[in-house]
Formats: sequence, C-alpha cells, structure tokens
Amino acid sequence: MAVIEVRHLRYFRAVAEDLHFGRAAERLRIAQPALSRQIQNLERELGVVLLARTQRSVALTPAGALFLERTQRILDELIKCVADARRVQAGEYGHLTVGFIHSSTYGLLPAILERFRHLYPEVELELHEMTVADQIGALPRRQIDVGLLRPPVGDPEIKVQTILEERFLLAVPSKHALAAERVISLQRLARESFILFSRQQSPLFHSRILSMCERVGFVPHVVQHATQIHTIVGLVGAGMGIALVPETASNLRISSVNFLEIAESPQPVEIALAWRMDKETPALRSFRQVATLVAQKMKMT
Amino acid sequence: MAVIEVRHLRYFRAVAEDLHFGRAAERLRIAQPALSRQIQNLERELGVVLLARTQRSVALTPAGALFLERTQRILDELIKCVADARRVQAGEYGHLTVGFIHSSTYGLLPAILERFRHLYPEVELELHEMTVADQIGALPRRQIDVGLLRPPVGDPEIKVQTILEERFLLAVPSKHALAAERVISLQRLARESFILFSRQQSPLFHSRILSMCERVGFVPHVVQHATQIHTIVGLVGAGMGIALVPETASNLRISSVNFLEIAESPQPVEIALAWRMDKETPALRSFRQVATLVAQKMKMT
DNA sequence: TAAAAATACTCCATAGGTATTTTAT
DNA sequence: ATAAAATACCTATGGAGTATTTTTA
Repeated sequence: MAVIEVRHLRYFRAVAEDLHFGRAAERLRIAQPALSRQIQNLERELGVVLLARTQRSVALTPAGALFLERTQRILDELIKCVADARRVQAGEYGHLTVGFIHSSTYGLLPAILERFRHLYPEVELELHEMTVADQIGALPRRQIDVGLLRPPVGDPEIKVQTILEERFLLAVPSKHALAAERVISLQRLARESFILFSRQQSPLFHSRILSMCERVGFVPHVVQHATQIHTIVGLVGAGMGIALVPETASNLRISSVNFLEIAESPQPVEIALAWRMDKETPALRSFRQVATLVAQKMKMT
Repeated sequence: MAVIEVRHLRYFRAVAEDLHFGRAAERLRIAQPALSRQIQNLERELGVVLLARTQRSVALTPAGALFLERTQRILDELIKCVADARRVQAGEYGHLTVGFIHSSTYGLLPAILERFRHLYPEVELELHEMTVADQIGALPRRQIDVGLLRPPVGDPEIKVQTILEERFLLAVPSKHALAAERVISLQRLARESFILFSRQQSPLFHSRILSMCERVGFVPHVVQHATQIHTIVGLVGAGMGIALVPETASNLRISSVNFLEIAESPQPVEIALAWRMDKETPALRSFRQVATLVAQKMKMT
C-alpha cells in the first residue's frame, strides 16, 4: 500500500465508532478479517498504532483519537465537495456576472432577480449596469458572463436571444389635452413638442422614433433630448412635452404622466440576452432559463 | 467503483494542474490510458464533467474548478492529519493535565516546564495546583494525567516514580545567634521556638520533623503551625522562630533567613511522579522523561 | 470455554500496462 | 501529418472471502 485511501479512513472510522471489529465489519458489509487487515495496513503505513486491542476490547490510542477526528472531517468534506460539484453542474451553485441596461431595472431585471434568487439561492450574482456597447465589449473580455441588452449585437462570437418585445407607448402629461384618450394615432402628434432619446446614447430608440413619425408624414418638433427613460418620463411629467417610450416606462408609475397606446402599433423594440457562444456554464444556463421564463410571463400581463 | 478514493483525487489534481493527460500521467508514474480511465471513472461516479477535453486541449469546467480547490484542501488535510498522528505517537503533540503540590513551584516545576516546553512546544499542558490527597483522588478520575507529589501514594493502580530527594535544612532568622553557622546539630535546638508544618495539611513533614527531634531527645517547642513552605520561611524571616524545611525552600531567597545544613543529615523527603498505570500516553511518556532528567540535573547542583 | 481479533489460503475485481484507434488541428 | 485522448485487451496486485488459530477474561 503506497498511499492511504478513503477506504482506510472509512474502515477506521467504523471501527473507532463501534470499538468492535466484528460489528464494524458487519456495518461495512465486509468480513471481519478483511477489516482487520485493512486497519493493520493503515497502521503500518502510518507507523502509528491507532487502536489498542486486546482480545476482549478495542480502544482508541491518543493518536487514534486525533486521527478519528480528522478523518471524520475529511470524509465529511469529501461528501460535501462531491455534492457541491454536482450542484455546480446543475447550475445551482456558482457565480455569474450580469450586465444590464438601465431601462431593465424598471421591471424586467427585478423580476428576473427575484425568481432567480428564489430558484438558485446559491448562485452568486454580480450585477453591472452598462450600456449595450459596453456589454458587447465586456462579454469577450469575460468581464461579464451574460448581458441584458437591446439588439442588434453584431459580434458572431456572441449569441443573442430575444426574450421580450416592448411596444412603444406615448407618454403625455396628465393635464395634457390628449391625456384622457386610451389609444392615439401618431398623426395627431405632428404639432406636439417632443422629448426624444439622444442619438448618441440611444441610437436605436432615436432612429425608431424618427422613422415611425416619418412614416405618418411629419418630423417631430424636439424640445429636449435625454438618454434615460426615467429622465424623459420625468420631463413629460413636468409638462415639458410628450415622448414615445418603451412600455417598461409605465412601470415607473409617475402620477403626473399618462401612457397611451399607439394606434399604428409600431415595430416593438426587443430586449435580449447575450453571452459568449463558446461555452455556457451551468449557472448561465440557469440564468437564461429563468430570464426567458420571466419575460414570457411578463408578455402575458 | 462504489466510492471515490484518494487515488482519484490525486489523479484529478495532477491533470487539473497540468491540463494535459500525458504529462500528468508521467508525473504520476502511470500510463496515460490508465489515467484517462480513472478520470472517466471519477466523472462517472460524480455524475459531473470536471474536465472539458478536446483532442488538442483540456480545460476545467466550473464544477471541475470547484472540485480541484476542494480536492486540494482535502489532500492537504490528509497529509497534515497523518503527520499529526505520527507526532502524537512520538509524544510531540497532544495534551496533558498535570497536578502539582505548591512546594514544587519554587524550583522543580518551573524547571520541568521550561525544559518540556522547549522540547515539546506542541504538547498543551494544563496545570493544577493540588494537595497530594487531591492528586491521588484526581488520577483515577482522569482529572489529571500525572501528578507531581510527595509519596507515599498507596493506590496499587497508580504508578509512582521518585524523581528527587530533598534534605531538610534549618531556617533561622539572619539575626539569630545560630545564623553564622553552616552546619548545625539538631541537639542544639531543644530550647528554640519552632514553626512547624500543620499535622492536617502536611502530615508527612509534620511527623518527619517530630520524629527527627525525638531521635535526638527533645520535643520541639512549637510557637506556630503553618502549611506552606513560603509561609513558614516568611515567619522565620520575621523573627518568630526557626523551622525545619525541605531544601527547595532555599530557592525562595529571602534575605532575612539563613539556611543551615543539619549535622545528623536526616532522612530526606521525596518528590515523585504519579500516573495511572493502565496506559501511558505518548505525551505522558515525554513528560516523565523530561521530569526525570530535570530532577537528575537538580541533584547535581 | 467463549468471544474476538489475527492468521492462512484462495479467488477475482480492477488498477495499470501495451497496442491501437480516433479525432481535431 | 501530428499530437493527444480514448478504446481494446491483457496482466497481476491486492482486497475480500472462508476456514482456522490464537488469546485472555
């Protein structure tokens, strides 16, 4: 026997607990002589007498007592280590760094987090608010494992899965003449003052809004540019103008703003997951699954 | 394979470190196919893929990374546990509860402790000052493992080994008429005032002193009883009388007291080690050895 | 004499070896 | 074409079984 094996530890523990070779062997489902020999081998390998045996009794030596305590710990750790490895593989245990755009914090991200933390409480999540561009840069650099962003992405090394489509709504101040309507045609907004997403920071929204106005025949009269949805909605609430915003904005629940559906039901904007296509870790798999499910459920309501 | 063995952990660690089956096998001094099969067995048993292999490369999966970290810890602990068991057997590691009489604190006990702590720094000593009677009671009850006491003991279950013999000296106040002498005959003390060990607390000293006086033909005139050596020497220093004390008392180094040898060189009193004869632990063996050696050395000086 | 551990021997499961195949670069 | 892991097949070590002996309370 060149090295001590787990078998020796298990056998020794059994004998040390029972202080009886016969009964310990029975518990281990092996014959008593086999057990005796393994304990002898262990003691020989250690060069230490662990058990003081007489024909009538077995007792632990001080070295044996120490060895038992340590052995117990090692065996426990081994069991735990095996269990944890299995849980990592099952995506129930691990670590995941998530990038997300600001607008997801109004509804989608909190909903995903709540569900995920409930299902996978032992996956440690690290959250980073980032722009879409930063996320696309951070993914290959492994600064994030998954991104919650708006397509398109472009990089062929990055996989993208759309999980949610959002309609555009019209945000108007509560006191505005249109505030009483539920559905409105874009054509009626030609003379209105618009608060618009900035071209630099939110190119997708910017161009979408411009083109949907263009389609019905006007160029919006822009009184203010802004980047973040909550800023824009805030400005609308202050009576500065109206704005076209994705429907998550209605989660903001600002009392001085009404959200109206748009009769032309313009092309929705998407929210997607993005991740490195090379290898999907178990924790990522869990996250994707939860995110997809949560988004699915949001569509229904 | 019913259970995971240390072999699997060692093999996995090697592959995980090298990320190359061939080189890992070489390091382990086994053939590559044997290693491949053992890792496969391990993964099958775990139900977990630890290594992501392609024909050109081997990489750890997240589960594998966790398993490696834990495996490393377990193997380290196993090595340490083996080493510690060996050290317990060698009496270099462990725990020992020592009972001792007060008078040993003047010279013998500190000398033993110093030497022992130097030689066996990892044996934890628990020290309890106790009377001889308490020690004899505490030994079978396993409250102490070894006692430093004055014989006799009596209990046949307790082994006793005398390690030191002490002569009696005469303690006199520095200003006393006899203080200038170096050696004195007991006969000259018939008229002196004695401070004597109490019969109850120190029966051995009490009877020894009475009988040595009796032998030269007088009954000492006792002005005060006391129990502990330092109390008695203190009273002598205060000029209250003279006293017969074991020579350890001279370690007290009280300037107002002179210690004189006794011409009749009366029977010395002994200090002994006492321990349960059933089984001697390695730490006890170390302690006995050191105590014997230190006492030996004290005799010489 | 009875109970329990150790010894003697036998057997076979499996760790490990060699030769070869597969596969991705 | 090459490097590296996997597969196929063989060998033999040693773990486990049965029968027996030893020991001492």
